[in-house]
Amino acid sequence: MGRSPCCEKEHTNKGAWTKEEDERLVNYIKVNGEGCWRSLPKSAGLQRCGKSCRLRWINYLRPDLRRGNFSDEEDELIINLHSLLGNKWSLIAAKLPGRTDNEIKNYWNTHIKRKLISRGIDPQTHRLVNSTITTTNDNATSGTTKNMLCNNDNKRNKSNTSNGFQLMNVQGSTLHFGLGSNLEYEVSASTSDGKYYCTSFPTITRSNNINISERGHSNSSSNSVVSMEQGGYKEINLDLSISLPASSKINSINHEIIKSEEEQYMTTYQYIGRGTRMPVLSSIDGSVCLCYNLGFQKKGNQQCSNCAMPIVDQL
DNA sequence: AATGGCCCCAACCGCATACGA
DNA sequence: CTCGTATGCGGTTGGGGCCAT
Repeated sequence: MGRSPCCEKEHTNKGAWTKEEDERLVNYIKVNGEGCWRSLPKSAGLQRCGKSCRLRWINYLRPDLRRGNFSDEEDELIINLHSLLGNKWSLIAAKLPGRTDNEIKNYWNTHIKRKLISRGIDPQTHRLVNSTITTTNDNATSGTTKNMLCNNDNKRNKSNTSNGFQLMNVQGSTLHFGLGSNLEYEVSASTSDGKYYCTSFPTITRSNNINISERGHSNSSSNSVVSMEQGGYKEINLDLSISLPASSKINSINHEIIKSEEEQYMTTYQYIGRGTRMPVLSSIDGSVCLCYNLGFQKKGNQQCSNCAMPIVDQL
């Protein structure tokens, strides 16, 4: 047969813990250590279910808990991790020392949700509620390629403002892409089929007409969208995958090779919040390293062994 | 000062998975 | 392999505190 029941449902207290109960639990765990929650209440002289003891210890009594308000950095890290992991509170908590999944979950529901909504971002999808780019399927459109019409007045933004980027959702994971400080314009767009695309480059001033192709349907023979329209348009096909640093570089975000003086600008940033960004790739071959996001960042002047980028905690 | 509404968070509940007999 | 419990996780709730009226 299986194990015996974890606790007697009868004769157990419920509701808020008293100071005495807390002391009993702390003292018991100090002497005997964590674990064996089933037998703990009886051994510690507590009229509580083992499950309740575990929760009380993990969420409130553990000595390594970091009490107090969340910092801005923690806020942005939670948002960032949530965009990658979804409601996996325990995984998110694992990246925030001293914080519990319950605490983060509560904080998300009471603070961050509201914060994102005030930014015009859907907290579940991490996508902008209202797109800033209109699409038309006009006569010039061929195949599944769509022409995105950008209005110069309100669809392009100076990069040194915090308003000039779009929150991009790429196949279930959310990334924020925007411009480096030297870039003058940025463009991002979503298509009606739920796929999102973003591109940024300085030569777009020659035209407002940006050509964005759907992945796998471009005229190119490969999945990567590499065709180039007149006027210096660039197409970027975003297809995110994540791997551990030890693995080979991720090549699934494909960029057209930028030529001449534009090359130096070809840096993609991940935005963690509206005002903070960090580079997620450095090479023009489009390789992406998410080492920072996954908590593998190094300290000091070291470079990431995967992408060779100097580690930047925050720009 | 009293009251009602809202917010926050600790704790509970139910489910999924791990694990032991 | 099956069965039943232990554990862990995420969603939800309820009560205390705060604030506006």
